[in-house]
Amino acid sequence: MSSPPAPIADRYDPSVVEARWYPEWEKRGYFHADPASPKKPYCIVIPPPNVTASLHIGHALNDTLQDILVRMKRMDGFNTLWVPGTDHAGIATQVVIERQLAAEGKTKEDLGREAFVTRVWRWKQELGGTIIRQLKRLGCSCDWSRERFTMDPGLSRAVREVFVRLWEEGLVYRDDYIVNWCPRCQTVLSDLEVEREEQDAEFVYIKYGPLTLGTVRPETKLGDTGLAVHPRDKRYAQYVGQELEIPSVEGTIRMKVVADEAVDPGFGTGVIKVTPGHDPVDFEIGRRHNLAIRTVIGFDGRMTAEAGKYAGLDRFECRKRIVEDMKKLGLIERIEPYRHAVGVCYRCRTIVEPLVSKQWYVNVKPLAERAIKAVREGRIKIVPRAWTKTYDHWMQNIRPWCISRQLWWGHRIPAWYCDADGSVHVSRTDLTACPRCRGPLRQDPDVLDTWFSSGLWPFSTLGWPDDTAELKTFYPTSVLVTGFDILFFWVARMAMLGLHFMGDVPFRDVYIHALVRDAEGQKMSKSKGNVIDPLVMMDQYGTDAFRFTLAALAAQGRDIRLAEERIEGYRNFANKLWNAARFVLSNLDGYDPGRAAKLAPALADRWIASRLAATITSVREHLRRYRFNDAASAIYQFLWHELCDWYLEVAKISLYRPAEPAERLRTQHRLITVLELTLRLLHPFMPFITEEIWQRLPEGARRGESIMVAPYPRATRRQLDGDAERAMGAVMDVITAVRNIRGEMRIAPGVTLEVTLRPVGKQEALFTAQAPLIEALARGRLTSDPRARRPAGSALAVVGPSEIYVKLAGVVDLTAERARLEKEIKRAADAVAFLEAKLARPEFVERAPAPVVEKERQRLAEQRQLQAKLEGSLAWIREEPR
RNA sequence: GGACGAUUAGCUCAGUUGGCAGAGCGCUGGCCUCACAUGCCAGAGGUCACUGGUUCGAGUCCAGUAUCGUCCA
Repeated sequence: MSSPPAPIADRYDPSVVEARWYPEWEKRGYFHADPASPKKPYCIVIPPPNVTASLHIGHALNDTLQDILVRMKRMDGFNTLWVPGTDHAGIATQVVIERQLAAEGKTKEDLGREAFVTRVWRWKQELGGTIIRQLKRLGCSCDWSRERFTMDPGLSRAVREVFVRLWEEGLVYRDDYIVNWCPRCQTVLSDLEVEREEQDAEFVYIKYGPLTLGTVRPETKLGDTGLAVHPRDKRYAQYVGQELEIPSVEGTIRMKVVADEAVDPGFGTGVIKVTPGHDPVDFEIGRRHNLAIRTVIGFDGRMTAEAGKYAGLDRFECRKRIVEDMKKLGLIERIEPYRHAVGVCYRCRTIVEPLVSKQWYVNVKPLAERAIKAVREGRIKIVPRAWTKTYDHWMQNIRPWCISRQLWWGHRIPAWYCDADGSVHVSRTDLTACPRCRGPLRQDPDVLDTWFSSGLWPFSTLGWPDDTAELKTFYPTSVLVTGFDILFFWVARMAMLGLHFMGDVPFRDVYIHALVRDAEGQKMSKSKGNVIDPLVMMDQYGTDAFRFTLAALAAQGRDIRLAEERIEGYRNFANKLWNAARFVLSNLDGYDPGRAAKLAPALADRWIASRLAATITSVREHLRRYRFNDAASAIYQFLWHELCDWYLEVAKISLYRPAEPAERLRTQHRLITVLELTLRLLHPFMPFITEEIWQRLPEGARRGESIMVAPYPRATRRQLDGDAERAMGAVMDVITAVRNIRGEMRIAPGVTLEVTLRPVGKQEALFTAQAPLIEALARGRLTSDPRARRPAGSALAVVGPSEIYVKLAGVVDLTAERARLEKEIKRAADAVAFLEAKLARPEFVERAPAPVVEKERQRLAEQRQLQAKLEGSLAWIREEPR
């Protein structure tokens, strides 16, 4: 792997680097996990993207965060497994293929079920899994040898096993119930698959004999089998239990009035019509009061024969006609505009029709109890905690889960019906004849909800129902990383099914990240045209920059606003690193690691080492708490503003003009050591550039064959050097103070300033020792003397107890210095006033903790001193001759 | 209707245990200083949405109000 180090370009070009390293890592088997390894396990299962999907920004965020965790843990010595895979996505995939067929002028019925399914498989083989290639582009270090698909034989076996066991336990059952039906997709939807959309509608007040009631769905009146009022509603108490004669569009009908708690007496007139066949609430009321079910709208969304003269009409067309007819008959009291949320299909936005039909259900209530307990007892930890409440609330109010779907693509329900004796058989193996009467069998035509199979993902991917080494080693998995949009769809179901079938939680932590929106806070969608395509971003700015952006924006809030400028900013960061490395690598001639390690460090060396140790500690802590943005900015801050802005500048002095040869060697050593550690620290975030640079480091400066498998940096308290940080801080303050004077006075950077220091106490030795450093970075000629007199025509700055004079005579007009001083004086005076007021209050002095009071006293003394010095300076300048 | 969240610099957002309000971008001024102009140096910019309360002390805790957003019904 030792390609000769080509001359290093002054701009980082990600394209070459990214293309080189991924295949190399894969080839060397770094992604592969061994269940027999003695190391501690760390496992993540990927939230499987739809097999039809291509990488969008949400995936990119989700998978970047997982890769950061996995890479970090792998480096940190864990036996790390990231299981990748895809989901068969029942409706979505079927829709894709149906569209293809439509383009050929065919329907799936033309092909027949078997040919259709074959075609889907063929499509999956050829085109599905685009997203898998894209994940590799993103740098994801998944164990591809363990890639899974929810329709794989193994996972299908798990699905069947779970279905059969739940059936045997009485938790899976068939029931006639009101369901959400999509007339376009021709399938039932679970409650979660129905979304709400605000729409303008008409609230129609209809005369029902002596009563009046309001409805937004007049067409369902044909299916009414009762009227209901609230039991304590005095206005209507006299009608309860009566059967009323009601003139209607169908002639005179008779209808019973029932009293039910579900009626809101404050809504409309307080009377509702009960349509058990077409409304979930009415269905429940109907059950409680034994009302008949009349289905007047069919699966095609048209009125059925039950609708009499309206039969065959589209449901919305029928609504208009009925209102017209009722108007003619004088049955409409009034019509009000009304805005409400209607249920629509999450796939095609068609308005869902509640319909009664026979479907398969899972009674999830008993499973939910254990899943609630697991979170309450902390066996599953949800991060951020705020989501725990949402999870809990949903789980508490969980309803039976409708799992059958009228699709062809998916896991076929393993239930067979015998028409001869009417028996139902649920079986692990395919049945051909009725076990009871040997008669012919018919398999249930429906398939299972896709989430039924993804709910098993954490254990089905590891080989369940077999007792595999993978399950033993990696279950429960360590963390699940996902968006809150599938907290109920997926996370809750995995928790329930994992606890039920594995007897343990499926994951110890759940990290819920934000949704990515555009810069205006809009949800990205193709129709709005505001999508940021991750692949375009990676091409344009580099994968590392893109990944770092996502990590840096992943604060634990609710959404992320992504603007392209941010990515550009982090591309610059990658370039900064590249150039810092270029600087280090091009100054290594004569470097001898063995000899260098023995040299005692200078102040700046100790300072940067201490800062690095602090950074390492904080990055580790932030990652442990899934605070990706804080981890990213800690590295950013260190690398750019401490390493590059300060240490590299200091290093130039020792490299270019060493006072003695050892100084150069010592600096080379520190540069290479700090760079190497920083690369490792950054690797999980920016895998490509860090590997590229790391590989270019000289042999002795790195250990191992790849940064991917080098240890993740670790720091101890002992490596923190408070003395060095304080001393270096004072030196930096001096430099900044001189630069500030230069800037405010508009003195050109090329001009060398005459700087006189009057140090106090320990600062004398410090400033003397660091004089070359101060001179170089402040660009001045330094005189340091505790008894120094202020030179004529000079500006003043104060660092701690010491004073700094910068000679301005002949350089600049002193009026500028006057203005500068006035500004500084105001600042100091404000602080003094604030602190004096604070310390003057006896409550503060008496009740605040002593150290806090002491600190404030000290601050006041400092500010007073500063103010006095600045004022003295101003007076002094006034007396100066112009 | 219920629940949750947000409101901090021009913009996008951090701010952990209550103790000197931060970052990135943008802006202003000066610099092509031998790693980097995808750069360097310096600077300006804040009534922490509002009203009360608790506290010696509130961006942070409590109550309410307003606006926006999300989820559930």
